Amino acid sequence: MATDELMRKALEALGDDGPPSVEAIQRLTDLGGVHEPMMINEVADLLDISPHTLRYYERAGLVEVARDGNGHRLYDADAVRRLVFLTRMRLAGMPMRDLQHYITLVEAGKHTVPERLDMLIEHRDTIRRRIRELALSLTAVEYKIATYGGWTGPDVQDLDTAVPREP
Amino acid sequence: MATDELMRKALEALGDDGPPSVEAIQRLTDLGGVHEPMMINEVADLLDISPHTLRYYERAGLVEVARDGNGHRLYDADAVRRLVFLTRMRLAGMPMRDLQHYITLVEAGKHTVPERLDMLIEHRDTIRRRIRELALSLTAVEYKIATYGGWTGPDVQDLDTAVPREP
DNA sequence: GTTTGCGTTCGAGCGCGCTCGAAGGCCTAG
DNA sequence: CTAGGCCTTCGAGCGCGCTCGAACGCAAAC
Repeated sequence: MATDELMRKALEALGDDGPPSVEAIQRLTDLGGVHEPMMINEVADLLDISPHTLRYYERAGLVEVARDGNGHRLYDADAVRRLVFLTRMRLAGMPMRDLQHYITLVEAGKHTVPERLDMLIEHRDTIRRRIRELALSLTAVEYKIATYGGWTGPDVQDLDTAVPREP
Repeated sequence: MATDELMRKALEALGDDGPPSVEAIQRLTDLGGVHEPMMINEVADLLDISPHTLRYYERAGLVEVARDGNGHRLYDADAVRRLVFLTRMRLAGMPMRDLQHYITLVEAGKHTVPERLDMLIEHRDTIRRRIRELALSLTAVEYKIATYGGWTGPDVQDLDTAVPREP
C-alpha cells in the first residue's frame, strides 16, 4: 500500500474543514467486524509499516502475536487493534519508550488506569503544543511565500527575515 | 534559558485562540532593531539551542559567522535572523538536507527564487499534512481519555480500541 | 525434484541530528 | 603566577527508530 490506508480513511472521514468530531473518530476505530487472524504482510499493508517494523514492535514487547503451524505470525483482532493504536500514537510522536511503558501498564491490569490516563493526558498536551508550534511555523512559511511573491526590496536574501511594509 | 524564548513570545503574541495572524507573525520576525554582534552563548540562549548545535549548523554550511580577534564567533544581525529562520524550519520538521539546499539557493542569487518558492510551498503542504495528522491523533487521544473516564466495559484492555456506545 | 515465494530468527548496520570530550588558546581575577 | 572560565577545532559517539542481510524452513507450482 502506497499511502497510509487508515490515515486516508481518516482524512476522508473528517473532511477538509472543521475540527475532527468524535463521531468521525469512532468510525476510525471500527475495523469492520470480526476478523480472521492476519498474516504479517496483511497487517503491514493495513498499517502501512514494514513487516520488519512489526517484528521489531513485537521484539520491543509492544504486542504478543501467536504463530501458526509453520511458525508464521497470526495477528488476531486484538493484536491488530492494539497495533492500530500503537501506530497512531507513534504517528503522533509518542516515543517507543513511552509506548512500552504504557503497554506494561495495560498488561498489569485495571489498577493502572489512573497512570495510563496520566500518560494519555500528557501526550494529549504534547500533541496540542506541537500543533501550536506547527501552526506558528505554517503561518511563518505562508507569510514568507506571500512575501516572495510580491516583494521588491533591495536584497532578496533579506526576504528570509524581513518584516513587510504592509500586512 | 529553560524554554524557547521565541516560541514563548510567539505563543503569547498569538494568544490562546483563533488562527495565527499575519500581524502576529510580523512581530515575531522583528528582533527589536539594530544589534551588536552576539557571542555564541547569547545566540544559543536566544534560540534555545546549544552552542554545540550552532557550531554544527555552521559546519553544515547553513550560516557563515565572523570571528573576533580571539577567534570567537561573532553573530551579526543577518546571521541571527537566518538562524531564527532555520530553527523555525527545523522545528517545523524540515530536514537538515533541505535546509542546506535552501541555503545553497539563497546564496546562489535571485534567479533561484522560483525554486525556493517551490521548496517553501512543499514545506507548507508538509506542515499542513502534519497538522491534520496530529489533529486526528489528538481527537483519538481525547476520545480515549473521555472513554477511560466513564467506561464500565468487561475488559479494561478493550478500551484501547473500543468503540463507545454513545458519542 | 527443484524452483519460487513467503515466512522465520538473529544480530548488525544505518541515517539523522545532534552531543560530547579532548586538547588547547586567551583573558581576567585573585 | 596560577586558576577559572569561556572560547576554539576536531573527530568520535550516542539515542532513536527502524532497516537490512544472512541463513534457513516450509509448501505449493512446475
